[in-house]
Amino acid sequence: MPQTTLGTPEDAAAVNTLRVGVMRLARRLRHQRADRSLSLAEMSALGTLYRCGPMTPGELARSEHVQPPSMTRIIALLHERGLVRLEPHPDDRRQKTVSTTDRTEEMLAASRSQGNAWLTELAGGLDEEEWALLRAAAPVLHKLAHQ
Amino acid sequence: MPQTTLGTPEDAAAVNTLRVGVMRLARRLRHQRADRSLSLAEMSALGTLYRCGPMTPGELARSEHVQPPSMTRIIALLHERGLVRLEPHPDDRRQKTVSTTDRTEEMLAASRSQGNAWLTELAGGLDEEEWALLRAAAPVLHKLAHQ
DNA sequence: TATTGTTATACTCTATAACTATA
DNA sequence: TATAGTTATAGAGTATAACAATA
Repeated sequence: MPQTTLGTPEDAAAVNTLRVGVMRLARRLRHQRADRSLSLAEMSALGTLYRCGPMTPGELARSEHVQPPSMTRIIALLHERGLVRLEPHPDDRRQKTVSTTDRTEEMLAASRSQGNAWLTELAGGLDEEEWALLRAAAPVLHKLAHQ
Repeated sequence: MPQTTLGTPEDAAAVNTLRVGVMRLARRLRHQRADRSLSLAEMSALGTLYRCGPMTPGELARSEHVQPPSMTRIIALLHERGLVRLEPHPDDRRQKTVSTTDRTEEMLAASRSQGNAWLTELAGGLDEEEWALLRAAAPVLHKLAHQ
């Protein structure tokens, strides 16, 4: 089991630097988002649905840490825009299955590429050595965020 | 002038990995915040005031990308809690000077240490080599976020 | 009787418009 | 007449409570 101790003052300083950098960069990235016609919560739900596959409204609400009535609203708007498909649940007639559509993928791809373009330009201000360090650490940051 | 090109497919993949990791980690960190009695906007304004020093309500509104009436509300609440001091502006009687108090620093320190503790525990799940990579990249990420 | 999802309603946060005081 | 800040009011977005349908 990979477990690190992180006891030194250098470790503590790095954790703090990492936290501040992540929060600020995320805030700036959020301001960059492409399609202003969808709220953050709507975009996020759509992304989860795309990553994790079809699920019921209740499951999606739990995934997004949102209450069921809020998810009802979000799904209604996404459905209206043709960004999700709703189908009856195979086993339980109370539930539904929410899934993505072709337009979802286009939409998310556009959003991703806009964020990446902005970040690429920002990273262009680093020198070669700095970028090499950050590039090497990117997969670790991703793993950290998802564990 | 340090400028990198970032043209390779590996660069593009790293940018995307970085973006996803940063966004997700920031979202999880936000859920971790200590004092739930202050909103995100209130915490952020307080942090800016602490980092940048005393300023007028208008300056603070511009810094936070918020409209003046919203800042009026935020400042009123912070003042009520003893987290900011309000003083007449030396030159212009229309303006005020907003500054931090002793309680501000305590408050921000508590918030920082809670975030760091959570992140330290999470980073404990990495192995030594991964943590070494991330620790080395932390100052670069910070620089990127602030440039 | 418990669970899934929806409707009704209230609260929080933010914005725009109108106003007051000062420059 | 222009500017700094406030008050009044409206619009998102989310939550809790009450309800309908199904298990």
